Amino acid sequence: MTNEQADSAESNNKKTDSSTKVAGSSLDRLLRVIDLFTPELPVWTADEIGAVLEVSRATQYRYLKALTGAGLLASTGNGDYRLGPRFIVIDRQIRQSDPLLRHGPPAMARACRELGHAQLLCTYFGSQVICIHQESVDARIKSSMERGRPFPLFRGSPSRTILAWLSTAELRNLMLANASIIQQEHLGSNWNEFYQWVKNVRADGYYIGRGEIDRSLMGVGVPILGRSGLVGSLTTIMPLRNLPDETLQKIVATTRNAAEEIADHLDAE
Amino acid sequence: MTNEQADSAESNNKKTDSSTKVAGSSLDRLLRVIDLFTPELPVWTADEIGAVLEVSRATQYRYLKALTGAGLLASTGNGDYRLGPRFIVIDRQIRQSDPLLRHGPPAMARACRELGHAQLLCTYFGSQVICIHQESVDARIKSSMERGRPFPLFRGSPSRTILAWLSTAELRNLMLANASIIQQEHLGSNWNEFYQWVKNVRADGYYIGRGEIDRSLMGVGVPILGRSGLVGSLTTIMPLRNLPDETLQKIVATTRNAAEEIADHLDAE
DNA sequence: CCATCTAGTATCACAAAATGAGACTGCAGG
DNA sequence: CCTGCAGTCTCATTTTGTGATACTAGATGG
Repeated sequence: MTNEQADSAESNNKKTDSSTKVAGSSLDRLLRVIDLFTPELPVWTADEIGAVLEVSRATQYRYLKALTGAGLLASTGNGDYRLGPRFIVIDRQIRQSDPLLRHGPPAMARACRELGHAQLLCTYFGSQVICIHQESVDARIKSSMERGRPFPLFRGSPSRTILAWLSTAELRNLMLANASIIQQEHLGSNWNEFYQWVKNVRADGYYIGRGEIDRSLMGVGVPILGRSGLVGSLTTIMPLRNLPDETLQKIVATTRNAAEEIADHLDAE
Repeated sequence: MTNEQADSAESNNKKTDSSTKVAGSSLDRLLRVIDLFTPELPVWTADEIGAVLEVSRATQYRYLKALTGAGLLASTGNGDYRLGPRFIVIDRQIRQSDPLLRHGPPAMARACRELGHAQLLCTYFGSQVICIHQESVDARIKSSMERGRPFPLFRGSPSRTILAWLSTAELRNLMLANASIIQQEHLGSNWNEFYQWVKNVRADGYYIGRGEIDRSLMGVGVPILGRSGLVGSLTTIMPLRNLPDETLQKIVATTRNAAEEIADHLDAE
């Protein structure tokens, strides 16, 4: 709920923030226009965009034309621009063609009815972990973690569960690129320690995170493992408490059953 | 459910379809890569993309790098590409900052409880009409028209309701650009006839469409008119039947009340 | 109804930057 | 160890994106 973009590199909350250097090829510059539209600043004028990109008026309109033409931006009619309809349309398209969303929700609903609480279905998607479906019978969790919520790669049960089942090659690349974050998160200060952490989680078959994302919640994550490897993670979310081991094992078992059911359906397709 | 992309200009169902000329600036070419990913063809290899764009291998990878960097595309690891996580994340961002979605659903839920059936909340978004929320108590309608569903501009109650309340200037532009479609749809074969149609709908205060999108359904649409003009349309969807005028008027009244409630909330913000 | 303002477009010469060809890397599987 | 494949790099060429400026169209307002 709180530190949603805690790990986003640079958060420009001011349109006048000139510290944001916009370099790179024109293709990159074009696409970086999309980054400007944040929850805090959802509306930009053409001139504001041109100023940030440091391009001429002609070019700023060329960019806007290309982006609005693709539906990624939309003019509100009076010179303001906001994110376009394409995002909404394509999200639906992804929803409809995603087999995880065909088989996930029913299994999750059943598990939630059994356990109470809520469940998150997440995938590793372009080196991001994002939630693609939430099933809930607990209103407290409802609003904060629904579809589209990005999670920091190295924190929270959904992410760490996925992390633990990535291929060795991918893990090595992540270590190389994120050594300091991995250390900060106490996942290991070198490759051996990190890989040991991974092997421990794999041996357990699940990961339990306490208060990693939301101080007052805990999550029990299990991997969804299809025939061809890791597909995503399924996490049961509940208020942070000290649970008897027996209760915890029941939650793990139910969550794992749901994950296996989903995986079986995927493999059957 | 059926002719969803009936009005999309060119639908390339084959990757080998070389009739799709990809011209324009490199910015346009870059963005047109996104168009390749359809529900029928959700996965493309790098080489297929390069072939369609008629660019060199180096360039095809440059494009892919830019797009995956922006999260608009994602590699599946083995050389295949699909649409990226950004669409899911930004759809959520739009959902969260859209005042229509704060105030629409409650009012729609109440109206649906009163009327049965289902309701669609649609907006005019970059010269497209798309559904941004669906409320339903009728399972038959459920799956086909949810958030993200695009509607042809000149057909269906959601679109035509919006159409009828666009500004005269916008209508004139639409007429100039779409005269033949407008005629085909029997909305008028010249500006005067078309504008007369608009004025008639406005005088009624609502639009009833029968079987325009789905043969077996009808829709009662009313505009959502905020202080600053048209915001969207609210449409009650139900099985196509001959209803007594009195019943119809009740539906119109309830739908209009919901729309006005939503508009009032928007103006109050 | 005319003046004025703003959003957006058109033109064009020029320099920047995208391009293609092909060599190269690094990894996976046999 | 070899082969094949995904993706990157280099570099010379020239395409094409660029800025300055002038322009149009439509809205606003007295």
